[in-house]
Amino acid sequence: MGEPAVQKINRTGEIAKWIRGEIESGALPPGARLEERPLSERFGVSKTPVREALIQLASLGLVDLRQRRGATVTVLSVEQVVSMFEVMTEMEGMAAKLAASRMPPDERKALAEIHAEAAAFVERGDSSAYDLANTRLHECIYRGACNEFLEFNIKDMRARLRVYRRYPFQKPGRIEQSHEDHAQIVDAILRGDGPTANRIMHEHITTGGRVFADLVAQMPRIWEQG
Amino acid sequence: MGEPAVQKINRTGEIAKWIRGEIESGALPPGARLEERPLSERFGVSKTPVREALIQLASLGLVDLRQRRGATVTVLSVEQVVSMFEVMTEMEGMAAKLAASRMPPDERKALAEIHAEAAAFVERGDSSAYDLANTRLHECIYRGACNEFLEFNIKDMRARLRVYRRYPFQKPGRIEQSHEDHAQIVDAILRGDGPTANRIMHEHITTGGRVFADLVAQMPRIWEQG
DNA sequence: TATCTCATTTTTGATTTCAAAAAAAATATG
DNA sequence: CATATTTTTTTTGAAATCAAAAATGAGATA
Repeated sequence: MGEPAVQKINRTGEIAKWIRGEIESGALPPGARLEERPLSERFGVSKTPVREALIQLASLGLVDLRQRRGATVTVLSVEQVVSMFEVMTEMEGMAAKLAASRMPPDERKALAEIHAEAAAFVERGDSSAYDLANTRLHECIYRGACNEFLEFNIKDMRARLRVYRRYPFQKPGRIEQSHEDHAQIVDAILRGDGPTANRIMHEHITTGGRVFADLVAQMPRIWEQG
Repeated sequence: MGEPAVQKINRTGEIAKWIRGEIESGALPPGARLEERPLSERFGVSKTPVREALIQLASLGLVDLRQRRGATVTVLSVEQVVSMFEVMTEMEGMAAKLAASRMPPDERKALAEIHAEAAAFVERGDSSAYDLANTRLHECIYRGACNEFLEFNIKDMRARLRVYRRYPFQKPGRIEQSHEDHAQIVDAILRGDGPTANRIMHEHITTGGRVFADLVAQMPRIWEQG
């Protein structure tokens, strides 16, 4: 556990994945410095693969790499978070719309099952279990859209925004609201009603965004702690 | 001219930009091998910054980097091109919709001017001049959407798809059709009619996509040449 | 002649080394 | 005592070097 599971082959890739995981989980918060030597010692490799991993993450926007200034975990401005969120909302709507017409029968069945399972978590008020089911349901829809590029990009955006929406189901009544939205979305998709699926999904994500806007407002405070 | 203009500072970044330009212009066609030593000799640097540049481009999806197999310019499958195009269409529509409500007055004026200028190129049948004006018009709309993330991503997708749509205005009547679409889009944006701007833009890009689908069908033939 | 095996060459992936820029610390100055 | 300046240390960026994997080519065998 202490030693990271870095394969002896493909060092840069494994290191990049590891650092990425720490950024997305919040273990490395926005603004955190990423020095080459400490990281290389931690992974038991030379600086080069670490540098290469940082370059990789920098071009994905997860890391900020300034000339001769070293690397830090990217700090998104409120404007950037809002603009990413806005695009994500549109893409989620698009995925729902496409899924309504393209999703194959077995995946439709799986979608209904995931939604049914989630009902139990709503009942119990188990927010972390619901969070997982929520992710599974949304990812099922991305996949159902039958567009690899769309699927990849939504997942990427979600991962990048995750740090900024750590507790999406804390607010009272939020789980219930989310589950009701899902019911309508799943229904529309199963009926093959793309426009409705699109509209409800759009509203669903926007509503989530409002909860999330409260977090954004607190951003400076949250980060000052680390 | 023969010597690339690589700054002595920030070698990796400059090299990445250079290679990227060659990929997007088509000078380095999909599938072309990118060996470290030849590139480093060409740029007059060691292998290290070249490797780093290739890693950067690989994480952007422009270059395919396989373990111990070296780098090649990414070859997008027909499915990948189609899925990227589908997402781009949606994003262009989104940009037009947002621009209709957000574009500031001076930019609206500029938009109308670009469109007016393009009329002359349509008259002359100057497809390369029209191509440039077309790009300017579309980029004006992205900017008008006031969403940095959206703007960046559309431009990125456009750049990546460029190789696959080398001659978008060759087909007879295509310039005229495009210009007429623009007239409607510009009008809707200036009127602040988001839904119409969205719808016409969506159709506009989809129509372009049909021309482009012919190219896609020829893809294997085009590449076999290089 | 075609194909398989083995040796050679090439190319990648990574460590070590080195130079230069930035950050930190120590010293001087008002 | 605070601030400015110089010196030292640290850290990045790149080159040179090295090891190992893959590609290439030569020779043997059917």
